[in-house]
Amino acid sequence: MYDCFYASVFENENPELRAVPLAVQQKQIIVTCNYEARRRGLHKLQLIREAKKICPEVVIVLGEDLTRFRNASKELYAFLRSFSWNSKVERLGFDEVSCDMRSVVIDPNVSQSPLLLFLPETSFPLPFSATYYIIDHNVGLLNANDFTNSYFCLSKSDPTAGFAFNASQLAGHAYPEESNDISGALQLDPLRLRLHLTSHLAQHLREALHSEKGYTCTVGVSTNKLLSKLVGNLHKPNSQTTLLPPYGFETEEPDNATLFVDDHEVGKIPGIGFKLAQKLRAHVLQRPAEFDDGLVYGGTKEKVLVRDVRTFPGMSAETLEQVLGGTGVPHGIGARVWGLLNAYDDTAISQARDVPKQISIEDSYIRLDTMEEVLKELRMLSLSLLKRMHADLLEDEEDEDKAETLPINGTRKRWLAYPKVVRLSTRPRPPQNPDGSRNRSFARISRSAPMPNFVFNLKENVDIRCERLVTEALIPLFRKLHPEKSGWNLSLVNVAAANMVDAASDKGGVGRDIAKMFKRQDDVLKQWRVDDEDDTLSVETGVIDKQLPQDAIAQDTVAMDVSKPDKDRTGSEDFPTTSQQSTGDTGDWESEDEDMLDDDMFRCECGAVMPVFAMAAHGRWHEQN
DNA sequence: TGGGGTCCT
DNA sequence: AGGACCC
Repeated sequence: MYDCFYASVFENENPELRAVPLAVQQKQIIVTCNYEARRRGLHKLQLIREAKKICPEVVIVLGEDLTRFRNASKELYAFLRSFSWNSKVERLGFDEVSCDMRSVVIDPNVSQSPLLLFLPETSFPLPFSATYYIIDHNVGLLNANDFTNSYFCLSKSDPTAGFAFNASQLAGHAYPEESNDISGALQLDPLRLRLHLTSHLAQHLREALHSEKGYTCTVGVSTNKLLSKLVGNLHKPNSQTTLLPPYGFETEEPDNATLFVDDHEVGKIPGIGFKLAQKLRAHVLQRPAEFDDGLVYGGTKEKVLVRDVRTFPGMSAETLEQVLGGTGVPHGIGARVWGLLNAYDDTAISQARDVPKQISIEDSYIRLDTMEEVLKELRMLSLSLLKRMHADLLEDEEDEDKAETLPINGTRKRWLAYPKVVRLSTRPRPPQNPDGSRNRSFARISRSAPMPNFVFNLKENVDIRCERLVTEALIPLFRKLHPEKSGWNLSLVNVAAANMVDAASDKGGVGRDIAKMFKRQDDVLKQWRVDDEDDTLSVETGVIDKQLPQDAIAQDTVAMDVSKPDKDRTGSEDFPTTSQQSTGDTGDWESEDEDMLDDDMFRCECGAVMPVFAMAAHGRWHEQN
C-alpha cells in the first residue's frame, strides 16, 4: 500500500508540504496524516479538535473531494500494472494493490487441458513453464553457481529491461528476522528462492514508484493475499517485509505462517470483521459476548488471538460453520474462516477490471431535514455523478468512420459501460431515546430505479441532464424513501449508478448494420445515438434473441426495463414528474405516431417495441432470421 | 468517524 | 434492499 496516500497526493502536488506535519480532513476527522504529523502524535481517524490540541502547528487540508486521490490512484495502478506479465493486479480501495507474482506452469504430462499449479504452495520441481510468469522466468535465468550476480528480467520481449540483484539475499525485512545470507540452503528450497526473487522485484517496483511517480509504499511478500497483507504491516513507512518459509504444507511442526497468524487478534484478520470477531470471541470466552465499546472505537479489552480460536477444543471448519453461520451469513463461512485461522487463503487476485461495478457519490451532514436542502444536495450529487460517469465510463472513439458517436468539444466519445440502475440511499439519523442518549447507527436505506437513457445522451448539456435526473428519478426515489413531508433528519445522502453493463466491445461490422436497419428512424435515433453500437444489454438479450420471436423480445425487455420504472415515476402523486407530460419537448416524432411511446422506447420497422439499448440485439435477431 | 467500494443473501 | 466485509 502507498504510505499515507491522501497526504502523499497533496505532498506531490506541493512538495513543500513534505517538511511540515500535514493532515487531511474530511468533515470532523483527520482521515490520514503524513509521518511528520505522526511523529508529533497524530494518527488516522482522529478528531480534528484532538489533533489541533496535540499539534497546533499541523497543516490541515480538506480531502472530501476524492477526485485528485482517484486520479492519482489510477495513475499509480496503471504504472504498476505495466510491469505485470499476467494482468493479475488488483486494487483494493485507492491505496492498496495486490500483484500475483506466483508461478504457474502448465505440465503437458499431467493433463490435456491446462492444469494450473501454484508452485509456491507445492514442492513441484522447477522450471519447465509452458507459460511464462515473471518469477518462473527469472528463476529459470539464475545461475545456480553464482546467485550473487543475478539479473532480473522485467520484460518478455526486451532482455535488456531489468536489473542486477543478489538472489542469495532477501530484499528488505524478513519475518522472522534472521541473518540474510542463506545461500547454501537455496537450492533445497524452491519456495524460498521464489520469495527472494519476489522481494527483489518488489523492491524494484517500490523504487520505480518512488523515482518515477514520487510515491513511497509498503509491501508484503508471501504466497497468498492474507499473508502478504499481514506481513506488509510489520515495517511501515517505505519498506517491505517477506514472510520466510517454512510455511508448513506438509510438516507437522509449527511453521512460520501459522505462528505469524496465530499472534494476531481475530478481528485483525482481513475477512473477519466486527460481527464475525464478536461471535468468535463469544465462543472462545464461553458465553459472555464480550463487554466492549466504552465510547471509542475498535478493540476489545480482552484479547482473543487467532491461536485461541484455532486451538479451542472441538474447533474445525464444521464447528465454525455452526458458530458463525445463520441467516444472512454466506455459506461456507466456516471453511473460509478456518482457512484464514490456519494461514490458508485461496482468494484469487483477479484480472484488472477496466470499469467499476458501481459509481457513487455521497455527502454527510450534521443535519439535513428540509426538502429545499435535499433538493440542493441532490443536484450537487447528481452533477458530480454525471461528471464521474464521464470520467470513468467514457472512452475516446478512435475510429472516425465508426459512426454514431457524438462529438463533444471536437472529440468523439463512446460509453464503455452503461449503468442500468440509479440508486438513492440515505442514512436517517436515529431518533432520540427517551433517556436522551443517541442510538447511533450507520444503517442506510435505499431505493433504486432504472437509469433513464437520457443521461447517456451527450448532446444534451450536462446541467440539463442533471436536472432531469433529479426531477425524474431522484425525487421520486426520495419520496419512496421518505414519504412524510417532514420529520426526517438525514446524516447522509448517496447517489449511485449501479448494475454496470459493458458496452459490447464488438468493433465489428454489426454496429453499422444495425444503424442501417434503423435508418428510417434516423432522426429519432440521433437523440439516443450515445447508445451507439449499443449492445448494452447483450448479455441478457443475446440469450433471449436466439430463442424467442421478436414480439417476445420486445415485451420481455419492456417488462424488465421500462414498464416498471414508468409505474414508479407516475405513481408518485405528490410529485408529478415529467416522464410522460414532458415528452413533448423531447421531439416532434412522437406526435406523428399512433400510440404514445414512452420517452425511452423505440419501435423497429417490424413493429417490435423496445428500449433503445435493446436495438442492437434485436437487429442481430433480424440478421439471423 | 469519511467517502468510497465489493460480494452475498 | 440490506448487510457484512474492505480501504
